[in-house]
Amino acid sequence: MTSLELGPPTSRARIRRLREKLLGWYDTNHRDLPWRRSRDPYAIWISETMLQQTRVETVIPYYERFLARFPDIESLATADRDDVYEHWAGLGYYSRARNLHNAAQMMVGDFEGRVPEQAEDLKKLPGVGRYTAGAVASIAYGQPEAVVDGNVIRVLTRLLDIRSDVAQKNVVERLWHEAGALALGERPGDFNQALMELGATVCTPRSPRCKPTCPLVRMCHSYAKGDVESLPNKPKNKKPRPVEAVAVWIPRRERILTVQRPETGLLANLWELPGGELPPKAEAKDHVEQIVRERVGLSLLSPTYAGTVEHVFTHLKMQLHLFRTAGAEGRVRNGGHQAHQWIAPDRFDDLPVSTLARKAFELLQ
DNA sequence: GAATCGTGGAA
DNA sequence: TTTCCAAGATT
Repeated sequence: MTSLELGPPTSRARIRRLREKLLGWYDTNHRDLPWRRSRDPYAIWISETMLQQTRVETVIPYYERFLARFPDIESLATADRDDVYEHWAGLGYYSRARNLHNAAQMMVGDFEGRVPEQAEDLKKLPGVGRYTAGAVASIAYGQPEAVVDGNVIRVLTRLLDIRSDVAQKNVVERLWHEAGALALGERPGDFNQALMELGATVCTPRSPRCKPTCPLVRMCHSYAKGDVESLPNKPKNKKPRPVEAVAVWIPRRERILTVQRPETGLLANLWELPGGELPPKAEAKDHVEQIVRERVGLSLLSPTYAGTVEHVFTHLKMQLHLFRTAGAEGRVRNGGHQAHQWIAPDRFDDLPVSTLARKAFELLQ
């Protein structure tokens, strides 16, 4: 890779000018977000974790509920796992909930019950990577640490006209280096947030508001070239792989059977109606009885097809075929799930369940 | 480096 | 309908 492809170097004068413009813009234009009203490192850590790959508008209600229920490290560390998951259900990427819970316990055990101040220590916590460590260290503790997220990648590749594929490791390293140089100085937390805020509200993926809104438009190399929107240069996403599965409604004495998914993998630790994946090209009604027998050890009584719900995950496009039954014979046996529970249908909502499981329940109810 | 891991909003 | 994608971390 040549330096030409990497775009122009960043001079000290240019850095100073950029910092002043961006911080000035941020002071009068930043959004009033719940976590910006707090200086509590714990609250900032929770918000940064929730914001991973998740939109601000989606996070806000979850953040409010979570902080109300678990206001500090101690309350989170001592909470039941299902209680934590109930407050995460629907937000996605559930390993974040498990990691938060474990990290809170690690803070109690290894960090005197506090959120660590150093990025190096923060990264020892499960679920805290390079970005989150830099964000918490700079925003909560004023440390001169950089952040590079999707917003920063977009802003910096455009500003510096970096046209190389941002999936390449050395390109990302260059961006961390640039962001690191920029974060040095006063108010590193505000500056990092300003960079992200610009990406979120002005330097957007499509139809960026360069003129007259962007405070950096006169320093922006891709704008000067007249090609802002094609940056950043990133590889196309793969299409989700089609998958089919079955799930069944099994009543017994005014209750239905629910099972808890395994500790790891897709939708880990969440509850759902029993069922399982279909072999490729298989017909759901030909396999539903066998799948349920293997998974929970029950023989279904007159299963009837009730409908199909579709749900798209990042890498899966799932069709879930649903069946009602008159009940089932046998004793529940563990066939992969962690636990099972016969619950009243009107209490299904109290369990930590995924959006897919909710769709299935809604259709069958 | 590539896959895995959710969800819902926008164009 | 399709596509992209949003304050990433982990394996």
